[in-house]
Amino acid sequence: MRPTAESKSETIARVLEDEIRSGAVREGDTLESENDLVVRFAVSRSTIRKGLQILATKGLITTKVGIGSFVTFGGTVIDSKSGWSVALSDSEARLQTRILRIARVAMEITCPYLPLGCDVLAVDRIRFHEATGRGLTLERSRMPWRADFADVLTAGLLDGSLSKTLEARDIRSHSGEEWARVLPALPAVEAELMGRTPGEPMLRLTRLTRTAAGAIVEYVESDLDPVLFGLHMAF
Amino acid sequence: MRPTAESKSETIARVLEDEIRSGAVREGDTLESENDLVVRFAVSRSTIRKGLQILATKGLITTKVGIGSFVTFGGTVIDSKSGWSVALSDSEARLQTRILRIARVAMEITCPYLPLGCDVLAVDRIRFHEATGRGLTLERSRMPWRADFADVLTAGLLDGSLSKTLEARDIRSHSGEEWARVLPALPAVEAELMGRTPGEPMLRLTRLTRTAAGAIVEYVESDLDPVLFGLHMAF
DNA sequence: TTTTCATACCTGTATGAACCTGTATGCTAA
DNA sequence: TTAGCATACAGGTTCATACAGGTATGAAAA
Repeated sequence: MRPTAESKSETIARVLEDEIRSGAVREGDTLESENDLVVRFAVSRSTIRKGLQILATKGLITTKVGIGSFVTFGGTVIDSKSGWSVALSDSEARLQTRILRIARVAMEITCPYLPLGCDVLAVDRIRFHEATGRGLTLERSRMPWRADFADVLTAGLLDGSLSKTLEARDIRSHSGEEWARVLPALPAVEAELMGRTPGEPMLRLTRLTRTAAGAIVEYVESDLDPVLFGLHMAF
Repeated sequence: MRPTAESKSETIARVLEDEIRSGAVREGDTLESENDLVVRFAVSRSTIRKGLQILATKGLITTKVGIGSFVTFGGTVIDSKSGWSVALSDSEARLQTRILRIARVAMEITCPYLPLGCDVLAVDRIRFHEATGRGLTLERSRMPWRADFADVLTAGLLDGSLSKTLEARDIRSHSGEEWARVLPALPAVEAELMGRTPGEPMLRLTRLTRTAAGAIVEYVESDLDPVLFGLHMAF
């Protein structure tokens, strides 16, 4: 499988693919011209063309003579940290985030790593459809309590981002695990929160991240709308 | 100096290994070219190559023709398991495999990579519960047709394994993608095949693997019993 | 206003040189 | 016999360069 050893053309293809999948370059957009890419990657044009060839083979772009290369991949990927990417199948859907609570609580979710009752920072968030107000994701993060979390309770997340908040405190995830399964029926409580009908199946994603020393950084349970969300991974 | 009875190639391997393990040369870095190493160690190229061979056998480097040798030590890359591992939550369950068909057909599954109607080898399999006979997974593999697939139609899979069958023909997966999503309702046809009730939600796993050149090796759609199967990944 | 055309920019293609690994062969010395 | 050396050639990767032909645009001409 893919070693870190890759040719320059493969590197270029991988970088561009990431940009396309992450939505930085959207479907229908024209890619930079080959000559621009030559400057950007500081390689020869033949190498750029080889990289584009790889993307074309994968069906991510099509190129037209005299015009340029177009992105022909429609999906969007949100949350493409390490591990799985959560892919939003409908790139039209505009999402907004609502924070349900940021609080210091006793751990109330059963999880094999953080014992019930232990002191945690809880961040519960919902992402919902801008137009309909329907909740599409429900995300519950639990982080072992630290003294420097105190001002998060009053000031909120840094730039609205949990990862930035952690990073500002020098908490860096080094490794982790992820599980995905089908939640057969959405419980009534969650359904109420999300504005959905109870009993629907959902895609449940669970993630545990650790520091290099092995200490737990974050435990997250996400319930995702099964119609709009899927998981994606390249290897 | 202690007489270690060490050949020149072993010395070279040891010195380079020290440099890698000490971090002087980091993962992903390219090693000096063989000709540079010839100058540095003042030995012939065959000796250098023997030394590199030792490192490659140890998994410390990988070499690519036309490019060079790369350090691949570091732990993160070694994970040769491609993609997700499918975890069976109930380890008690004994599974048996039934092959539904091995046939040369025109592509009939809609997939963004293999156009409808193209010539493929189709292998459909069901894994089912030994005791109850209930189908737990339904797996549909599609591989672009090759002339040397002909005897698969008569002789079946090598050792009952598709990967072995491909490997025997020198078809090796180099990279790929995987998707997972919730299939809201199991279609009646599949339910019939699997001996399940239609309309249940299932976990649908899709995987596409490619050769180093980007050609498609295999496209697989798997429907998994959502109660028994989950996905797991460590990163 | 419409047509034509020069121009700039784009992709497609081809070439040779330089450098890389893979492989084979014959020779020398311990 | 084996490790090592020297050499040669095949084939992949990258670079630098050149030229052919498609596309878009704005200026000039009809």
